[in-house]
Amino acid sequence: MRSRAVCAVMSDDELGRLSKLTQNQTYAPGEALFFEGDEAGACFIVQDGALKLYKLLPDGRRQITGFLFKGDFLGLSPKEEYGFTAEVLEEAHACVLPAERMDELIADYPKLSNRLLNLASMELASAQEQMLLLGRKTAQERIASFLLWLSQRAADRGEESNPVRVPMSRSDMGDYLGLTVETVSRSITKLKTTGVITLKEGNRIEINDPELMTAIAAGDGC
Amino acid sequence: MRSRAVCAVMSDDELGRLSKLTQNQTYAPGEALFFEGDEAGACFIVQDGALKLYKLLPDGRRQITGFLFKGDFLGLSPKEEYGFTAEVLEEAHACVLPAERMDELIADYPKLSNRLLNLASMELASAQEQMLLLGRKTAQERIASFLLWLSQRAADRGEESNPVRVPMSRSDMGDYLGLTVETVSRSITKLKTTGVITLKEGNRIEINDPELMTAIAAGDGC
DNA sequence: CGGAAGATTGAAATTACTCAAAAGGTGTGG
DNA sequence: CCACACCTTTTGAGTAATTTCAATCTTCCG
Repeated sequence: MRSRAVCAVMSDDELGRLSKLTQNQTYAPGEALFFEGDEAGACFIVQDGALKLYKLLPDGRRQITGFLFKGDFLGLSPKEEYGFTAEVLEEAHACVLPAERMDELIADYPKLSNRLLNLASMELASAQEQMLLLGRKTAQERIASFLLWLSQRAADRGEESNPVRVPMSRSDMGDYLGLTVETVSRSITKLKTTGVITLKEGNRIEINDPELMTAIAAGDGC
Repeated sequence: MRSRAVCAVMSDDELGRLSKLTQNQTYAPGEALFFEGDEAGACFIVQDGALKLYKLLPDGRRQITGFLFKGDFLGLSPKEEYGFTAEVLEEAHACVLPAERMDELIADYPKLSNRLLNLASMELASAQEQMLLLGRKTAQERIASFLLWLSQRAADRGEESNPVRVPMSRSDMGDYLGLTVETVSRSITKLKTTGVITLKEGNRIEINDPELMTAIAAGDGC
């Protein structure tokens, strides 16, 4: 139950109290924790599994705004409604913090507020990084950036980072990177052909030359 | 000195104390408050004027991640270094909060931390909106979305919202919307030709049909 | 008024998209 | 265990939106 990411600042005592306020839930792949537009009634701490967050345009175009893993926090909303849908990618467990409880909790534990501010600040920085990717990088650069990010996040969670497991479909990657499925596939094929990466068993990808990969991701590649 | 956006939660007493911890600065157009990679030494509250925030790729490609106006807050960084450059668009006044003072302040006024969390949460939501724009909208839709946003922000500050003043260059708009200057210009010309907007004196743009404009922005336009 | 920067317009090139089909994987049921 | 259906991924060919390169026009200051 203890989350490195959110609860690192809390004492065991505080954690004990926290656990009384929350309930654990299990979510199956394809299931939604909540939908864009739903009343923002709770926050969540991801215990394990993987989620995708996305927004839709009226005609169905989709933008995935983030992938979440073990330890990640979600659900804070500046409005009364959630601004995105949270859907399960791989079976997930999450603890649910009803909004009213969040308020009590924050009132009682000022440190928690600081911690959440810190997390929000990190998310904001990566959102800006993603804007740079979406606004100014080529397809090739986007794919390279994404695979490196995935690898880094796996490392942060203490999981194998190279080869890195890629739990999302090409379609999800496309909707995250502002590309079509076909372009994602072609870009990956090109990286494979040039020997920068190798596709492995079990949806894993080996980054053969991390330095070159980093250079490609930054547009310094060729 | 009193900022609606950041300081709304503080009492006059607290504001008095705050003013002792800060200093006011004036910045000229083109000047930078700080550069990407600089040590993150201070936070800022924009008193008036306009700023742009941007990130660069090694080869000079630029992504503007935000425009800031009166009342906006900036400078929180999850790392030791700023993640972007903050440059002045129109002469600005800002009050500067050295990082050490920020820590004291947050320790003394827990409400401030909550307020900052709330602001960060709003920024995060608009960052996600921007990802949708950059990843999935056409040039036309991006321009329409941007002009509506600009108009809304002006309204929030109590300024004239229609016609709306556009204080940034076509080049800045392009780097914010992930487009080239030429595409920005052509898209605006098209909106002008179809009668949805009218270009006015003093870099102002009139939105003749806000409903249609909103439809265009959402991709429901035609 | 003159010069420089910014904005617009035109034509050609390119990247990524669309449409289409084949190949590869996975799970179910015979 | 194989056959089939379904879904994802890959590959191919043609198209379209946006970029690039180039030139002209406008605006803004000194």
